Amino acid sequence: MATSHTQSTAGVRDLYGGRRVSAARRTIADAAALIRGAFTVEQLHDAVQLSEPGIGIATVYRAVAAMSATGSVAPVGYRAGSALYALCPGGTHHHHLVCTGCGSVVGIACPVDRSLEDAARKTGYTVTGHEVTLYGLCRSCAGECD
Amino acid sequence: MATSHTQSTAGVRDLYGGRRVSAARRTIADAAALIRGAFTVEQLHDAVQLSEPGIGIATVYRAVAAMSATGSVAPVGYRAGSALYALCPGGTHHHHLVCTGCGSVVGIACPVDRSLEDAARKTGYTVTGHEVTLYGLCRSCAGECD
DNA sequence: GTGTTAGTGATAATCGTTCTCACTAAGGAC
DNA sequence: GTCCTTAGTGAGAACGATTATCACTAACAC
Ligand SMILES: [Mn+2]
Ligand SMILES: [Mn+2]
Ligand SMILES: [Zn+2]
Ligand SMILES: [Zn+2]
Repeated sequence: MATSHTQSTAGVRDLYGGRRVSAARRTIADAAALIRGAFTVEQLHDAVQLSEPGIGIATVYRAVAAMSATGSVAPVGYRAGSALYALCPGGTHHHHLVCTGCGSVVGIACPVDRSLEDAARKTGYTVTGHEVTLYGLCRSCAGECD
Repeated sequence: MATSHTQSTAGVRDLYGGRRVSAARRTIADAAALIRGAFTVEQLHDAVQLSEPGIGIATVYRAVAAMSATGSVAPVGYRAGSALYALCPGGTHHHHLVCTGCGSVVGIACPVDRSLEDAARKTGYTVTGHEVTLYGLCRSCAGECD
């Protein structure tokens, strides 16, 4: 049995909001934390298999949906037809810059400020939400030279 | 034959870049212009059928891909599992505010400024692109009262 | 401890999108 | 205008990510 979870039980509880925390969901949360970057559900499922074979991919889909609902996982775009997600424990509003080379992710400040919403309001619209994602290259993916 | 195209041939040429412009692509461009808001490929296909039955949905997918490649059509999110697009003839860099009620779309200024990219650069990342979409309600979808 | 029911895993189903292929016609060369 | 090349077309099959189904198990409120 490969049951050494890096997250405390209380920490995992937070990730899933008030929902039940099963052994599978603990393993899935641990695997997501180890990836530490953008992942598809299939990639996360593969990572999960390494420590706990037998966990079904439907369970990974459900765990990602549950963590998305609480905001502890955020969608960060699409890659080759699959949705990309990243673990996002921080509580404050922010967005993500994703390395298109390796999938690493850093948080960025929200650029949607009052003035933009005011401009939108002038056209008669009420702004209820927004999506912002930046793409780029991390230091190691950008350069030959270092 | 319902062959009264609102777009000039030259205008349609621009939409498709240097590519060949068939009768089907003229009809598709006209239908997209009439929708004047966000649409799924299936919705656009339905609209096309009204004036020219027989145009296959694969042809609509290909036309949307061609217009996306030239920037005359922009992706503006997802609705119920399908990609949303909007006609976007303007040449300057901007983003979109989509009414979640009726699908109407207005352009908005890009909020990703130098300072945000500088902050990203400080973390070691080079920014190569970004996606920004705002969601909200247009005047008629927002209020009972008017 | 018990009971309720959310979560699980295998599998099938869904469905948006892409591919295949034989055919047609756009448009450049002359 | 005619010819040629080949991009575009339409029908249908194929693909594949995601979701639904269902009998079973276990989380956790009491
Ligand atoms: Mn984050
Ligand atoms: Mn636009
Ligand atoms: Zn990288
Ligand atoms: Zn509206």
